Amino acid sequence: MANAPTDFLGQLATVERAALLRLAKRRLLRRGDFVFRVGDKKRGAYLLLRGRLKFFRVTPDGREVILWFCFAGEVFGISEVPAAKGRRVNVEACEESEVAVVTDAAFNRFLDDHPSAARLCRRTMAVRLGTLTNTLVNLVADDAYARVAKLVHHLGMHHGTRLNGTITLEVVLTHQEIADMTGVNRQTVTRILGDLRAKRVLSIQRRRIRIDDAAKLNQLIHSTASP
Amino acid sequence: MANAPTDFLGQLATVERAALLRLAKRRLLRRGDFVFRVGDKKRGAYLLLRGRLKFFRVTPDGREVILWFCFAGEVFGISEVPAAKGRRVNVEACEESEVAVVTDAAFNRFLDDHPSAARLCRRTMAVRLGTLTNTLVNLVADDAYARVAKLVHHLGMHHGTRLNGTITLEVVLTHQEIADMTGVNRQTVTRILGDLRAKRVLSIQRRRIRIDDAAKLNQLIHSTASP
DNA sequence: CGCAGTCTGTCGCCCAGGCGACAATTCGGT
DNA sequence: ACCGAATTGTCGCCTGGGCGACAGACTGCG
Repeated sequence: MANAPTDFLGQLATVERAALLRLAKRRLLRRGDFVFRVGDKKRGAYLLLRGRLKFFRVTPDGREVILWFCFAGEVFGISEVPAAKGRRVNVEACEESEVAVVTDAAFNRFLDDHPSAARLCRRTMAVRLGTLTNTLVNLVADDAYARVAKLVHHLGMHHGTRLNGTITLEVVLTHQEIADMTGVNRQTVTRILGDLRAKRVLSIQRRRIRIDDAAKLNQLIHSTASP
Repeated sequence: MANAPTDFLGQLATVERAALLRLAKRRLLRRGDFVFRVGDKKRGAYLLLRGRLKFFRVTPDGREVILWFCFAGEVFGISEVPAAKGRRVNVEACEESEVAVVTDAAFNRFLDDHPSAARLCRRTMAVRLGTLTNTLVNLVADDAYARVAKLVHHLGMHHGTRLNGTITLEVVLTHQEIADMTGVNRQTVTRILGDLRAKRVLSIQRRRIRIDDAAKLNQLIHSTASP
């Protein structure tokens, strides 16, 4: 699958990919394992070889804020800037996953030596910046309904499997997680999802969301919405 | 002033800075002029030599969402990924400013040839990513009061001038702009600022905010807040 | 130095949606 | 296959803060 422009490993030339992975140490994770947590001092750049990771923070009052999901091929961990304070997000495996770890020094040296990889890395960061900006704008501009609808739509477009007219999201999400991604509370998510289901826009089976009427979903979004 | 790690030009080695600027075309802007607008097809990387820029989007219902302010020395415009759709934010000069423009090709080539500059560029993007992440988390975790207080605090810490115990923000902000940065509405900003003033935490003169009691401000923030 | 246009302060109404409380389901681990 | 734990569905109450409407204060341009 031609995974979006965030698929760093996938876009890398074969030789370069091999060279980079040669510098890395592998690590296996089971669902629920953490790659690292807020405050961890351990540095290094990571590549997700397989599986799915959840990036989030926890607010002082215990609320989780999910920042994004990481899919196979993506780089992460390079944005942890002022090493002094340690990692600034939690990264947890949503399912059986495998990551490759490279030291910061090695990763930087690799990019120094492979300018095209460095460009790719910048592009990846740029994409993430753009996504984050969108999320932020939506957060202040849209109401709860539109935020949830947009999230589903977005996940469908970027991480969905198409099957004659319908799109099934690859990620398995609880209402609580949707709430944590949209800043809406859990009960409200349940209500909105219920409504969307009543409108025959989507259906849910075993915690998997399937978009049945992408057109109507899209239209719902663009009635009172932003790009 | 040792401006934060976002000061790309400032951190660059003297020779490199000169080399980069040699590739650039200058452009002067008066308050209110746009560097580019959403949808503009014109590409290129920009360096802010002097002045202050405001980055924002406008939602379909006309609400402005301010994403950040750009200070002298910063790079921008490199994050506009899928050139197809053109620029994704508006950039307007808050005051008399000067920018240097480099074509994408030239900028990328420059970074290819100067790995240390490329590292710096990544760091800059990482910082921005971190800032954006914080904003986002605050947006979902904090109430209006905390959001406004944090914004003032943040601007004070990063772009404030210290003068025996007080900190004056360098940026001149209207209540509407604070509203646009925090996702709170204008009247509420006025109310909160009024309260902060009544509490003797800050004072405002000619639209310039001065923090008189940073300690108390900080304490207000951390009573019901997030990092 | 005056005036038009912006910005600030203040009220009051009103509703989206947060929150607590359960009951009913559904998972997933052993 | 079973059982405890986690998730989903549903109510109703209650409040933070959005929004409209002005009046008064700046402010900066002509």
